[in-house]
Amino acid sequence: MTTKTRDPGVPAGYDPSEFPAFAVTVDMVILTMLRSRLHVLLIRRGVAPFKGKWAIPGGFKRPKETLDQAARRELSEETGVDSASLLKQFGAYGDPGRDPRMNVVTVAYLAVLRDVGAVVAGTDAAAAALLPVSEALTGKLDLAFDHARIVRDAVERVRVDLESTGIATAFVGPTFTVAELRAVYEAVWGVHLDGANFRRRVVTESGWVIPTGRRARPGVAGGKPAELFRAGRMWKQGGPIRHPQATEKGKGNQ
Amino acid sequence: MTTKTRDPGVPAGYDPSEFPAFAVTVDMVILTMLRSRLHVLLIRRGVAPFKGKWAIPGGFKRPKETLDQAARRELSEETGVDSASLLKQFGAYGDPGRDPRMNVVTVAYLAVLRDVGAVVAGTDAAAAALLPVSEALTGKLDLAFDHARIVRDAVERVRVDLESTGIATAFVGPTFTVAELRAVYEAVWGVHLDGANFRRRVVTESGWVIPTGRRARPGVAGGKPAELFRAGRMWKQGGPIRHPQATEKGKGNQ
DNA sequence: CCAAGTTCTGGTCAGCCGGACCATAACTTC
DNA sequence: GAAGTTATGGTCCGGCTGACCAGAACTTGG
Repeated sequence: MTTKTRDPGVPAGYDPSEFPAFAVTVDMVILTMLRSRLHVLLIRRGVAPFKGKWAIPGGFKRPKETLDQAARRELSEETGVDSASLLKQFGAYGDPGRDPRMNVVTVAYLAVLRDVGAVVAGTDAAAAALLPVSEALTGKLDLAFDHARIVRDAVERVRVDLESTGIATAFVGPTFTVAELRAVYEAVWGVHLDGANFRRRVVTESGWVIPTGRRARPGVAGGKPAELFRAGRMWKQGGPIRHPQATEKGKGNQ
Repeated sequence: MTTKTRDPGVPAGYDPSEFPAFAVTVDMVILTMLRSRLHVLLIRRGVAPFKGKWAIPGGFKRPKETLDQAARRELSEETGVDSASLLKQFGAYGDPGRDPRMNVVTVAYLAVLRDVGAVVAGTDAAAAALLPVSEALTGKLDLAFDHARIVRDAVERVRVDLESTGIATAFVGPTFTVAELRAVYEAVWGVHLDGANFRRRVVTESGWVIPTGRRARPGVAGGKPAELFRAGRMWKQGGPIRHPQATEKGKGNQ
């Protein structure tokens, strides 16, 4: 809604100049899995303010596009990836002074991608990098603007969504092993899950994963080659795995 | 983030006039329980555009306040209720043309209140009303702007949050009966829950509800007077009740 | 080629939880 | 006092979950 119906200070005359003007931007937290750890795509700023600091990619919303379209356009411009379905809006940030230059409200999007590494390497390597989220969350990196908070909120969102949506499959490739999928849960939640039970939960009931008949090559440590699966339709409606703490005895006390 | 680091069109010179200007508003979906049905607070617009149509309350964000503060201020101005903790941001909306007058991006907040009825009656009765969300969702009401979509998203958010947060207690008063609490779940989810099982789940494990020793007066139909409870600390970390469909056999097939 | 190590995969088993259901208590109105 | 209604406590059984074990299928190293 735009005008407060009952506010005497904003009557029928609509003079845009009477209303505070804001710049509206779209920022993206692009997450990916690298060496069994959650990483975030950051760009090193080349101009003031916050010159030299890390920041998440983003840009201005244009008047003729929706927020989702703006996010999709920016994602495409930044990484070359064009997939609208991966983008999920998760918050808006408009604290006064968050941008020292002017009044900016940003709408934050979350994208979970795979193989961002190649993309990042392709762009100006010095300007973009994948860094562990742990370093961003602990303040080791001190990001520009309020981006530390935005990244923190994004990661928290992923943690929650992992339980209730099929976002886990976005981290792995089009075909994957059960262990790879389990590694996603373990990395994001920071827990250990029993391999056999995880497999039973995911593979027994039909619809979650579909066997491809092929097998993956074992890692450097050897071991039995794992079956390769594709994601099934059930991931569209939620995830099969529940967070341990959430279901523990005592129902999550403390 | 504000400027795209690598965009040649937006260099170091920061001229605000170069960036598209938006008005930023804060809109609120205020939900409450009325006669065992979910209701939303709507205001009848007295000015164009959408004159005479229903809309959710809201107003402009000011440059010197945060989005949360703006929402809190608007909630206070609209209903007289001053409680920041009840407000939860759940989405931003910026489709071009959503406001025919100018470019407006709105940040939507959700508030679950009790006893809004008295507040509404106190204000200009003709301008504000509590209406069933079912009528807003089915298009019976056709709301102004894109408010139908915003209300729909808010209700969906409540449905999800009911399972994972303690939002259920916001619908009931400081003291309540188990049946009242169960009615919240039944109304929001549109399901029937077994009274005995619900009670066992909520009252057995300590921390969810705390007995007050007092008893409620039976309704017009009679019956045994119900125990009155207060909300326990466990609601801060989640809700004890799971959505039936989500836990049904077959894990939500269909 | 054999042994040791690692990972994958299937199986068992006990305990807990959830839904269905019943019985009784405590109030109402008629 | 009888009938109706709601609240509250209890039982019971199927199914799911977590813990655990064992064998299969690969690796590397001797």
